[in-house]
Amino acid sequence: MSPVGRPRIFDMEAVLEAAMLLFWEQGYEATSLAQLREATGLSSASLYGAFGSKEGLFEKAVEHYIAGPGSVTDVVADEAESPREAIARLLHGSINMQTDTSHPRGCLVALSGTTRAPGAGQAGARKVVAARRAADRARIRACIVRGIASGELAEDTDVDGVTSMIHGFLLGISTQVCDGTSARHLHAAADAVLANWDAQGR
Amino acid sequence: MSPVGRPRIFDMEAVLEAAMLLFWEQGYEATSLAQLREATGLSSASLYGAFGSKEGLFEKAVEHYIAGPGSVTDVVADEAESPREAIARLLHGSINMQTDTSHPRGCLVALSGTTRAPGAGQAGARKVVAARRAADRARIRACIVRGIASGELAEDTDVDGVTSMIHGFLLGISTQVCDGTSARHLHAAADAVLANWDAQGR
DNA sequence: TCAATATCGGATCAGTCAATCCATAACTAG
DNA sequence: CTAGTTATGGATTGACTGATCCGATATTGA
Repeated sequence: MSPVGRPRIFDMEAVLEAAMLLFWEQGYEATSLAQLREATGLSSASLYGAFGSKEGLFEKAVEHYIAGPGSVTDVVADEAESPREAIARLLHGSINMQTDTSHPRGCLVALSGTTRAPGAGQAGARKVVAARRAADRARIRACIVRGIASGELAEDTDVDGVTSMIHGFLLGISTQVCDGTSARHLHAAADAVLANWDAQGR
Repeated sequence: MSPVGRPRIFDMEAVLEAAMLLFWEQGYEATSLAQLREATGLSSASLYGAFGSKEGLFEKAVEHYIAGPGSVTDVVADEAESPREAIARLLHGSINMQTDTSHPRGCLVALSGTTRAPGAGQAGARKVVAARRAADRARIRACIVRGIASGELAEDTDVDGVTSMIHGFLLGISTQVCDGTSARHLHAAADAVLANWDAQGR
């Protein structure tokens, strides 16, 4: 169990937190190693020794995000909640998290990796966030399937259509938050989306 | 009227089209001057003589986008259409444009400038697209106000809430298209959003 | 024909990029 | 103790970044 060699002296959690905040604020591309070094207090050698590359550090930072602030979307997979309640918590919880001023605005996963530059490292960074978006989408879809099974939604509900509506609105929250749309208006919008859910149910 | 000095020999439209496609595909940051030179066939001197900076070129390329593919959102300001029809055309038209395989996926305006790096040029580039997003949002809002005035929507409709719902979904289309969501599912989602519009009306 | 003006291609600039190297330090296993 | 392994700080790498400079060229107005 005890590792061979000189042990790490830096706090992995603190480093990932600092890197996450930087990537969140500026995006993968715009964040330089020099900034990451300053924010984490580590040297290039330590950074590359621990993460292998800028892309590797981004991956770990995204995992840290998903386990932290990004975990607000996990409620949608909670089968103890009714499907409607799960979607409601997903939307309102995401709005609350993204408008929280104690960290950068919007969602790291929603805003990263939406361009397709030919660069080497960028492809990997894009894959990490795209995978999380796909996972969120799949969980929303499963929630809607549950809603049909439980009778909350009509039998003939277009599953992928409603999924795209919910997921599309969820993704759009990030850009709106970036542009300064208030939490109040977004919560009202989420309620409007949920009213739609109710309308589908009869 | 006739300008003094050696006249330009390059085709401004063709250059803006090439630059637009590159920025659209890769984003502002990830697109290098070397790529822009190759795509446009111009030298650095010509590029800087005509546009002043990479940021200036981006601004003109965005204007070219807005006048071209991006003009699909203009229908929402067409007062000859009923508000509901205007929103319907806005959403379905945007989906058709963004999933058109003859150009990069998604919307240049929706996907650019959502991060806040401290770089000099980036701030200006961000402003251009943010201004367009704000304009789109204002036009959607005006359309909803019209809908209330015409009786399509209830008197007590939450204007900013419905605006955020429509605009949020519109912005979310781009990320979904980037991730490969099919046009069929997105059109179904747009119909679901519009069903919500109808529900608000009674 | 002769300034004045502006664009052209191509070379070039200082600065920054992500990544690597090296000598040293700190640990474990035998 | 020694040998092997890994982390650390700091200097350094070649490649690329956006931007500028230069001499040559093409046009207008006098």
